[in-house]
Amino acid sequence: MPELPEVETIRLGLKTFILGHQLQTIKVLCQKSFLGPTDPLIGAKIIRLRRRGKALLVDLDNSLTLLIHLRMTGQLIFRSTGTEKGQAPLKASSTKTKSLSLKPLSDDNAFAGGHPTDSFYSPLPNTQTRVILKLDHGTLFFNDQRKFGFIKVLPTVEVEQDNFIASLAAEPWEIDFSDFYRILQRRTHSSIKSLLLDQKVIAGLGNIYADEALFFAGVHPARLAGTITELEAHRLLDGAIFSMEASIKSGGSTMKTYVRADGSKGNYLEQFAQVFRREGLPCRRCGHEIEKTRVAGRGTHFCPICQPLKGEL
DNA sequence: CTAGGATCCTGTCAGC
DNA sequence: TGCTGACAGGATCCTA
Repeated sequence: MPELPEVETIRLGLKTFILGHQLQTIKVLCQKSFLGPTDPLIGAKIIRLRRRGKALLVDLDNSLTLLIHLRMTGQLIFRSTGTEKGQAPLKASSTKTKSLSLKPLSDDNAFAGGHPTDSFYSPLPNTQTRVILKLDHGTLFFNDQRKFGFIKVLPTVEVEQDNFIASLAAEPWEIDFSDFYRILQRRTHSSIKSLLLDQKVIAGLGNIYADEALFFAGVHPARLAGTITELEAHRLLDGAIFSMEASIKSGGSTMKTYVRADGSKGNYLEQFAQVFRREGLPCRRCGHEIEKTRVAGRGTHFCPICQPLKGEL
């Protein structure tokens, strides 16, 4: 799930908790979730949090960096010392003294980001916890249901040579339009959606913001890249920037569910999504029913009126 | 080189 | 209730 706005929200939120703090122990519960040695990390201090596309980079004061990619279902959950067990379920018939003794999670003692699940506020570690990083003032849990995500240890100076980082294109804010448009012209037989999802073409978009950008631009997701006009390409970049900025401003699509702790999801999708997961609902622009199909092997949402497959403007 | 499909893994949900 | 298959907000590898 986590796309650029979610990772950026995690970077900003986690920063206030872990910057300047020291790693004390690291427990790897799933080997494939942690690439590299843990020993050299012990005692190191976190000095910087960066982001490249959907990758989070945690720089340490010993010239090492943790490259974290959450892929589909990764989560990063920080809890201050004493709050690891999470908070008492609000709806449960809380006559039990045990749950009453749990301190509620708040912006002051906890942070959770990534794939939204109960893990944001329920007891940790749980069955989806893959790595436990203990700091001097709390614990950072790396959870990941599907084990696609990972934490990778790299010398800081070699981060840029990492295969994934090195192949990343620019983000929509910095991308050079002629570079972008040239790729659309060259890969004429790709659907435009598959190119928007390709991190080597443009960095940061995933399935949500690709669909949102296409809606914003009035472009059908299955349009072949070679048929996209310059105006449409500009509007696609504008749409990507617009939807991702709106999401970052609202705290990403999934944040702070623990505050309410009622199982409700985050706010971006509810408040701002125009098409994503809105199949069967009226288009916010024209009122026609939003449709869901499959493009580039992914579930794809669009408005057939606002995003016609045939015909130019 | 390109484009499409399978694949990694676990959980959930719809349909029988 | 239990089973089955489809699918899931990502990226890579394999094939033709």
